Amino acid sequence: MHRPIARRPREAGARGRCGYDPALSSASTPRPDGVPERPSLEGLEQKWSAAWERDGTYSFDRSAPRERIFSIDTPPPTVSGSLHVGHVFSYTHTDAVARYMRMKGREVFYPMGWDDNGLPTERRVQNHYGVRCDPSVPFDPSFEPPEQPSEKEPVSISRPNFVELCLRLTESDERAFEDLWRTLGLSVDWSMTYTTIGPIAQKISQRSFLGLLARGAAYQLEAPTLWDVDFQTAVAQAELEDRERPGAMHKVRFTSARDGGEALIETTRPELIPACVALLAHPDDERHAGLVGGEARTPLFGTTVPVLSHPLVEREKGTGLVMVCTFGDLTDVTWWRELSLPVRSVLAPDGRLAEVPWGSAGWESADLERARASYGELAGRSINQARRRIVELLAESGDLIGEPEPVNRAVKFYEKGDRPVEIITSRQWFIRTISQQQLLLDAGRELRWHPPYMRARYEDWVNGLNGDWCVSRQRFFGVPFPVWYPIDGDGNVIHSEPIVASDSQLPVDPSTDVPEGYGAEQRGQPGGFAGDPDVMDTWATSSLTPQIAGQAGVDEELFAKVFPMDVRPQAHDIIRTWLFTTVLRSELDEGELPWGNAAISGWVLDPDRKKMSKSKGNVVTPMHLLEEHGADAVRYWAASGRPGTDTAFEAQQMKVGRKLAVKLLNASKFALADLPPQAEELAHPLDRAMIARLAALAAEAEASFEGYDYARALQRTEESFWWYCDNYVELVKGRRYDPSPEVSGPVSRALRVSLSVFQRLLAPFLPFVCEEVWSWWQEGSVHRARWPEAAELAAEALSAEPDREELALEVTAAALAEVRKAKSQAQRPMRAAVARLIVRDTEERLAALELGAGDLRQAGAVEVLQTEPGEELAVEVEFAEE
RNA sequence: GGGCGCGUAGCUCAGUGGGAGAGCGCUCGCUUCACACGCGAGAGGUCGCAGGUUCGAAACCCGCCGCGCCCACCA
Repeated sequence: MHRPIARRPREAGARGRCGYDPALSSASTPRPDGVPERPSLEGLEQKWSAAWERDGTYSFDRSAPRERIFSIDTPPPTVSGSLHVGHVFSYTHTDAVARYMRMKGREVFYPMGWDDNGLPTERRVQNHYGVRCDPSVPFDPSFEPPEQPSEKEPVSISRPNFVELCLRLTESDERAFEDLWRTLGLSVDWSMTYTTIGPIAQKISQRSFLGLLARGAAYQLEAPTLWDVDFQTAVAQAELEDRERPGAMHKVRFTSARDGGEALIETTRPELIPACVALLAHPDDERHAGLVGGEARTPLFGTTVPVLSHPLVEREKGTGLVMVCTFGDLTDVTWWRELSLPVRSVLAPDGRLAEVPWGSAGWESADLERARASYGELAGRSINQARRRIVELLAESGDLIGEPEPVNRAVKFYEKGDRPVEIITSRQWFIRTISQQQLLLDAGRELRWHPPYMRARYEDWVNGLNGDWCVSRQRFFGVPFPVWYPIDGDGNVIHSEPIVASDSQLPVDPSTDVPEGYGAEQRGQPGGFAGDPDVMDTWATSSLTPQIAGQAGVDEELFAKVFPMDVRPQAHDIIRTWLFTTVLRSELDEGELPWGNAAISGWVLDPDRKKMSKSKGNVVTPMHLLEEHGADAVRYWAASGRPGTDTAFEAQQMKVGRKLAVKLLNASKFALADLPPQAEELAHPLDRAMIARLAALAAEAEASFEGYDYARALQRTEESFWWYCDNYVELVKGRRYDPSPEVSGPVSRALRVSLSVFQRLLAPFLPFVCEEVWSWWQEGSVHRARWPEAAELAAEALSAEPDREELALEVTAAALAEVRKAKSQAQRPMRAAVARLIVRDTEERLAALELGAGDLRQAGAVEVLQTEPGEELAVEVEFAEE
C-alpha cells in the first residue's frame, strides 16, 4: 500500500524565548551588501593582519579583573636558529587555545619572547663580525666592528661590546620571526615582547639569583663538573645526550703491592690510568677478596692505589675489578665521593693531558723515572692521541693482555658539542635540586598535564637527578653573575666572600661595573676586587619566563594579574630543561607552581617518520609553506595534530585545510547573499533539529578546548560542517529561495544562526577566512565575538518533540543520500527528476520522515513520494522519462 | 634494565563495551541555480598476534611481537 505524504510543512512547534547572544541577534541587522561575487582566499593574511594590528584586536587589557585573565607562558624561540615547521606546528596549537579563550570572554595575556642569549648567538656573532669576546678588555663605547671581518684574526672586544653586537644581529632575526608569526596569524599582543638578554630579563634573572644565594639555595663549589672541552665550559646534566660511539675494551694488568700478583681490570679509557686513585671490587666477590684491603700499583706509572670494595661494582662486568679515575665518568664521581678518594687529575680544560708534578704530594711512584718517561709520552696530547699512545706503551711493557676488543657504547655528549663531555674539577655555581626532589615531585602532581601521560617524563627526570644544577657557564653572551670577589693584599681572589650587587644596581655586568664601595681603578688590584667572569646557563634565565613576561618586580601590578599563569605550552623534548627548571625556580622564588596547566606538543616528523632537523636536510621553510598553501591551510594541518603526538609533515593535509576554507567562503556566500529577511523564530522541524545539533556541537567543542584538545574540537566541527553543507543546505535550498516570506523567513533565520555558529567555531583554527566571512555581515571581529553558547542555541531550537525532529533530520538526509546513490548508479545528473520515490523504513522513522518530506521532494526532484513499512531504510526510484 | 606512547582501509588518522568509520589516494559518474579549489557514488579492513573477562571486545584484563620516545646503565 502506497501512502502519500502531506506536502505542506507542519506548523512550528512551541518554542521558548531566551536572552540572545549579541552575535546571534546582530544577524537581524540589515545585511550590508558585503558578499563578494567571487569570494577568494587570496590576500586575506595581509588584509586581516593589518586590520587586527590597526584595531588592536588582540591587545591585552590589563584593567581586566584577575579571574578573567588567561595568561600564557609563550615559549621564546631561539632567534639565532632558523624557524622551522615544528615552530609553526606548536605555536598554532597555542594560538587556537588563545583564540578560544578570548571568545569565551577571557582577557588573554599572550606575549612573545625571543630567546637570544646563549651559545648559538655567540657563534653567529663571532663569525659574522669577526670578533672574539674577552671579558678582560675594557668597554669601548665607540666600538664599531671591522668592515672586513677576519676569521683568522678576530678582534678582541669587551663583553658589553660583544653583547651589543649580539643584540644588533638578533634584532633582524626577531623582525623575521615576527613577520612569520603575523602571517601565520598568531593572536599575540605585539606590544608585549621580551628578550632573554634584555635589561628586564637580566634584572629579574640576577635578582632571583641573589635571592637564592641569600637563602642558601644557590652556592658555589669547587667540584667535579661536566665539561665540554671544545667550548671549555661547564654544562648541565640536562644538556647531555647519548651518542653511540665505537670504542675498545682493554684488559690491563695492575700488580698487587703486597706480593706482585696480577690484578686485571678492563677499561675503555686506558689514557686515564695515570689518574687512577683506586681499584674496586664488589663486597661479595670471592675472586678478589684477597686483594681488597690491600694496595695495587698502576702499570707504567707505578702509582700505589688502594683496593677497596663498593656495592655499585658489577661482578659480571669485565674481570669484576674496576679502576676508579678522577674522573672517567659519573660513577667515578660517586665512588670518589663515597670512598673519600683523593683527586689525581690529568685532564686540562682544553681536552689535552696536562703536565703533572711527578714526585710531589699525590704523585708519588715506585719508579719515578719510569712514571715521568711514560707520562712524557702523553702530556700535551689530546685524549684520543694519548689513548693510542698509551695502548702502545702498555703493549710494549706487556701490561696489555690480549688485543683491545672493539665495542660500541653510548657516550655522553654536550648536545651542542662535538666531543664527549669530560669531568673536570672547577669552581662553579649551583642551584639546589637534589634537596628539593620531593617538593618537585609534588609540584609535578599538582600541575595539570595535557596529555596526562607526559607527567611520567617529568617524574623520571626528577627521580634520576644525580647532582645539583650547575648554572655557571664559561661563556659571554648571557646574563652575568651579579657578584664580585675581594682580592687580598697578596693578590688572592677570595671566592668564599662574594660581594653581591645591590638591588638598585641591577642589571650589572661585573666585568665592567664596579661594586659599591670600590673604585674602577681597584679592579684586579691587591686590596681591590675581581668580577665573576661567568654567565648563567641559558635555562637559568629561561626558567624565569613567567616572571620576565609578567615583569616581576618591575611592574608588580601586571605581575599580580598574570602570575601564576594559566598555561605553559611547550614540546616534550624540553620537559627536563625548560619545564623542570621553571617549576623549580617558581617553587623556590614564589613558593607555588608557575602555571596551572602544561600543554605539551609533539614534534613534526618528515614523511619517513624521522624528526625534522636541519642536519638531515629535510626542513621546509615555513614562509614558503604559508605562501603556497595559505596560513589557514597550514594552521589546519597543525591543529589536526593531537596534543603531545608527533605528527607527520603532510602537504596533502594543508590542501584539505584549504578546501575547508574555500568551502566556508562559498557556504557563507550561499547563505548570506540576497538572503531574505529573517523571521523572529524558527518554524521548520529540520531547522530546529539542525540548530539543536549545533548546540551539542558547540558544547563538545567547548569541552574539548577546556581540556586543551583543540584537535578534537576541530575534527568535530569540521565533520559537522561538511555534513551541514552536503545535507542540510541541500535540503533547505527550496525553502531558502521560496518567494513566500512565511517560508523563507524562518529558514533565513536558521541559516544565519547556523552560519554564525560555524564561523565562530572555526575561527580559532582558520582566523583569516573566518574573519573575512564574518565581516560580510557582522560588526566587529569574529575573534572578539562570543563563543556560541550551547544553552542559547538549545533555546533557539526548542521543540515540543525534539526526538522526532532529530530523527526527521537523520532519516530525511539518509533518504536523500539513497536518492543520490540511485541517480549516481543510473549515471544520471543529480537534478534528474524522479517520477516516483518509494521509501521503506520502520514506522517510527517513516513518521519522522513526514516532517522532512517537503524538503526531500525538493532536494531530490521527486514528483511523487510514497512510503511503505519495512525493516530498515530502502528506496525504490522511478525516473521520469528524459 | 625501567617507564610512557603507538600498532584500525594503500597513506594520515578518529573511534575506548552493542552497526568497522573519516579525509586523502584510487575507480566510476555528474557543467547542480554557494562552490569544478566543486558535487555524487563505489571498491578497499582476519581493527599487530595469542589468551581471558563478558550475552557481546577494535575498545577492558594478562602475555607476546613490532615501532617510537623518555629515563637509567655505559669499568
